[in-house]
Amino acid sequence: MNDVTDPRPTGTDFIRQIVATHVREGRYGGRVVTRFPPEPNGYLHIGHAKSICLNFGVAEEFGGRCHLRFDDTNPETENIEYVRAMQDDLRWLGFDWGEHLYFASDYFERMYECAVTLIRKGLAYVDSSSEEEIREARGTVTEPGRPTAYRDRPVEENLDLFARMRAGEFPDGAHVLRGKIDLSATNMIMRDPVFYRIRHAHHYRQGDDWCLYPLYDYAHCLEDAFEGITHSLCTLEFENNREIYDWILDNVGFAEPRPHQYEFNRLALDYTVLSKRKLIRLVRDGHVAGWDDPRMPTIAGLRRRGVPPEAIRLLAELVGVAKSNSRVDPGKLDFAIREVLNHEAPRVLAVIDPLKVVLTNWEAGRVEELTAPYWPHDVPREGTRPVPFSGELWIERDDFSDDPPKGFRRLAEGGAVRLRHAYVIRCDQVVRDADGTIIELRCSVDEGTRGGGGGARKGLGTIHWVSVPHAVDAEVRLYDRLFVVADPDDVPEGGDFEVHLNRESLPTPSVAKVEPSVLTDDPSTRYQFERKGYFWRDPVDGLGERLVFNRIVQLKDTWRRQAEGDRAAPPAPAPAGAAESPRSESEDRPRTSTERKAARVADPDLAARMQRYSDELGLTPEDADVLTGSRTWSDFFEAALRVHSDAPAVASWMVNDLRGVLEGRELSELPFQGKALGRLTRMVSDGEVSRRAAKEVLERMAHTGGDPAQLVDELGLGRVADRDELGGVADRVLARWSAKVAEYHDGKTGLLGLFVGEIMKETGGAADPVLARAVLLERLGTRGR
RNA sequence: UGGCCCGUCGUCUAAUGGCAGGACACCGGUCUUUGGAACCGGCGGUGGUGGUUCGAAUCCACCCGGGCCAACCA
Repeated sequence: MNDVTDPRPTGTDFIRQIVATHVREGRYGGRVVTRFPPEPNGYLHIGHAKSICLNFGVAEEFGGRCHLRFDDTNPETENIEYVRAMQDDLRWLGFDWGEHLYFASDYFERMYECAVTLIRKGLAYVDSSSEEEIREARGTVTEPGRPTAYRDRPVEENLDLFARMRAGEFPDGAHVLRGKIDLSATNMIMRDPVFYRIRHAHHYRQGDDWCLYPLYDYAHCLEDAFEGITHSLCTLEFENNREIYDWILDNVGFAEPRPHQYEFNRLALDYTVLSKRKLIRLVRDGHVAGWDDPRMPTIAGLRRRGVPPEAIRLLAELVGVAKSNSRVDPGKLDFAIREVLNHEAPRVLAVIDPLKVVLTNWEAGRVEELTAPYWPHDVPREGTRPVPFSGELWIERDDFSDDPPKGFRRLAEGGAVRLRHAYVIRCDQVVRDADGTIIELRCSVDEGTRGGGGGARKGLGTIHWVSVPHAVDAEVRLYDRLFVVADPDDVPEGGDFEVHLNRESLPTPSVAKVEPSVLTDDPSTRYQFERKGYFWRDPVDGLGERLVFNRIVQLKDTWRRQAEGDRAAPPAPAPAGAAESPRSESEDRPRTSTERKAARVADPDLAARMQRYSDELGLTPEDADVLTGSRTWSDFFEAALRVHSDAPAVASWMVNDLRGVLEGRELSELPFQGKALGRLTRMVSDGEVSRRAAKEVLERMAHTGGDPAQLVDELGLGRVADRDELGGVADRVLARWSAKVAEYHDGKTGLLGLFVGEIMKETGGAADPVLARAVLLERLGTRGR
């Protein structure tokens, strides 16, 4: 009996599912080309890292490639320093774009030619209005825009003006090139967007060759098309921009398969800001020491702090890719860092807040060299270093307590503790100064306790230490989070995110005592200071004579926790006169109740039908509403009704099922008509097919059209309602899923759905589900195990 | 206020009409010369209301909540 064990698929994100589908269907001849398109006007941050991992990751997984393209279309904010720094960070993160390094500014000539094409087609015009006039004429979300005085300029004039704009005949702002699209579009972006503006500015790469610069919406899609990008991945705030992306590529004349844009959620991390604007302010206002300040969420900052690139890639994997606006707990980054470093970092002893211990029974001047392994028993790596032990030691101040709380496993007066890699000591006496501050502990060592043989000492705590005469002084920087609230952007109106800055994020310098072995190590070593956290030498301030360690992340500390309590067809250019109100996307398929209501107000016949549908035909008000939102829908419904008069049933099929198979098409684009739906619903009512089988037929009809009865035959979906036949199927299913049957009998009755589903699959959807269910219940009920 | 997008454990994310699963966090335990790691166990979720269906997180309607859009930024 082949029992089935959970063959449930493991999920991949929606972007990869789309790409996988395209590859499988050969959409781009199997090619996958993505791109990472930063604007060189700041530093890359961890939010970019997610996008980088997605773009390069998808390309690699599907055997494609990912381009690095600097989107340098704005001469006023971009410069070469940022270009260099970004490439540096990208390489450090572990990504390679090979020979595919591009600059948007290198495409200026081709973009210009595309604009000329649009002007010739009457799809773009030179507007000589002022910036304010254009803004004002654009309207608002509730009011349509109005044409400016230049919207109907003749093509020849536009061509001439545009050429002179390029030639530098006009000052900044004198003219602008706009798409001639739709001033009453509900999508504000489609209200004649500006494509080009005049800027007499020096471009860091193109010099003074241009004084005409393209804007994002115009430029980006063309850059993608020029490079043969297949999947243009960007963040959710560009969803509204997809319509212009498609408009431009279609109208310039890029035929399918051309690039398409897909949007995913950007990374937002709690307790930081991840917007270039705000990051720039932190730097400019001096709240941080620079782009690479270890507290910064920039790649440069994380890198300087000591975070390994693998950890950032792991974080990207952990947070996933979806479309919900989400905020990630920084604890997830901490976890990723520890996860990587646990298997990488050698352990070393360092005391951060030292307290002296004098061993009273250790011979003066005696030094013992201990051999200590770099990694704990559970990390499969080898290596040791010598650690000197003497009669004077530094231990951590909080490893001693005057008044030990319950469960305290460290040192207390009269108590014992194990020194890591060394001996057990007992505290005999506490030495205080005049203020009562503890300045020294006098302890005795138990020389018999060295090494692993501390049988009698179980239950004892272990603390870290450093020999006083051998200790190396080092500055340790214990950075704290930059902001004091989870969402620094959440400020009252008129407020500023900087009010949430953590004034104590910069550590007060402290001198730590570190074991001497670190002096001979590679200065880029990332250590774990046992019991304290992961550290490495600051690559800017701490590589010379001076030892400066940055704390990368703390260790988990359950004791402290406990102790402290606890996502088009080109529309014809709109007429010069503006409409009364913003025009809806589709007259054919009104989506909202507001649109449907408006349709009925405009068409009294529809209103009358609404009335009749609910009063005479017995439809629910909701169904009547949906079916009278447009003539198309209503006519379709009435056509179906002439074939099959069960109005509520036909209505239900239209409202609940037909919409699902449209896949973005209009009703008029379906390869079948109302009559066909009427025939299908009649077959269901007559019991010739199960409802479920009918849904499959409907889906087929939506793709290829065809006669329902014929399709039922072809697909073998004639209803199976034979009790014996279903019984046989049920037996096979239950046998195959014996483990689940056992769970069912243990009370997991939700599994009945699984069994019914299996019978439906086995019969290709032809079984009568009601009967199947009954047959199953019979068997499950009488054959309890 | 109009359009578009999104609502699943505290957080991030699967389930594509058929078993609500994973990760982080949290709690408990085992082990431990790191109060680390590892291992075992636990807690905890489909925004609401109706509808369609044998069966709804998933499809439909309405409501609620959140995000984006009225730059000559990207």
